[in-house]
Amino acid sequence: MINKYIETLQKHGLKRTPKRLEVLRILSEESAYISPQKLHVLLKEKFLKIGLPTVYRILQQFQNIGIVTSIQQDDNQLYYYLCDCVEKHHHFICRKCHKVSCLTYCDFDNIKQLVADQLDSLAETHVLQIEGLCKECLES
Amino acid sequence: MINKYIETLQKHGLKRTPKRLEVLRILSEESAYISPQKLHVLLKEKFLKIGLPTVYRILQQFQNIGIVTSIQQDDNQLYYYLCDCVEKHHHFICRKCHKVSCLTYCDFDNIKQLVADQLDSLAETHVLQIEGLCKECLES
DNA sequence: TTTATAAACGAAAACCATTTTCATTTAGAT
DNA sequence: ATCTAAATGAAAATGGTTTTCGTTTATAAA
Ligand SMILES: [Mn+2]
Ligand SMILES: [Mn+2]
Ligand SMILES: [Zn+2]
Ligand SMILES: [Zn+2]
Repeated sequence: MINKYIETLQKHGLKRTPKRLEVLRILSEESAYISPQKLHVLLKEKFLKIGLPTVYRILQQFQNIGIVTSIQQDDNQLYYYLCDCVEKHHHFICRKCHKVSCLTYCDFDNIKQLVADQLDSLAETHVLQIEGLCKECLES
Repeated sequence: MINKYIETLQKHGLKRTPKRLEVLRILSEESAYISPQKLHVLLKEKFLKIGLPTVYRILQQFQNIGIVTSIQQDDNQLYYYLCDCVEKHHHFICRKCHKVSCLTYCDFDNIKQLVADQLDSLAETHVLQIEGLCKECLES
């Protein structure tokens, strides 16, 4: 599954560097969203020298080529997670354990029509963030 | 219409201060979302002394009591706008002129059900941000 | 109207996530 | 092996937001 991401990297002219590969590995083993700071700590377990700017650069590049998504929490910080789905969909985020789950749902076509009808305007993009408690956190 | 907000202030134990009243006036005459910095500039036209912390404090308090809503744009900055609607709905935001328009639409009941069915999880909150071009900006 | 008190405020500094700069290193092509 | 643009680290800068703390003010009680 990592291979698919590596292809995407090369398709966008990004070199296959050890740091980038390790970021992919960490993110693919992580089911929760993660802060650049925490990712930096995890990367330092493998690399003696890795700067926070590199972490930020990699995450932004990955976001640009569509392999990670960012969310902004109430603490005014960015968090990132990896999503390998291709179809249009949204994510459910557990407010306790921060796990991210794909939800087969997107109502954008309907929204576009409503925006046209009600406001004579053109809806181009939308962001939907759904939060709550995941199955495990509900049970514990 | 400002009177309704003043009642809300007092209901939540917030004093009726000149700064707060002027923030309400500015926001109610503004159809676009606004940054704390720009609000600060506008407030300085009326008050010789007003600090940026006060602006931030007022906006946060207004958000807490539900008379303003904040959004975070791609520049990682917070913007605020006033919404006097009571029913559950969402907003359409013009990416060019930044005007905010209410949209009579909310699919949360459906989303809750899907989250329960697909993920055995409990959806508690949701944020939907719709962006595009408003009628005026489409025509110009 | 005066007084008391908690809330509100301004000024200054602190905070801290994120970005920029620039010199050095490295991946990948030739 | 050589070359070159991309990638990186270190350090500093940036800038939105928050904290601190001493002073002022709104508001209710006396
Ligand atoms: Mn997904
Ligand atoms: Mn509204
Ligand atoms: Zn959870
Ligand atoms: Zn517009």
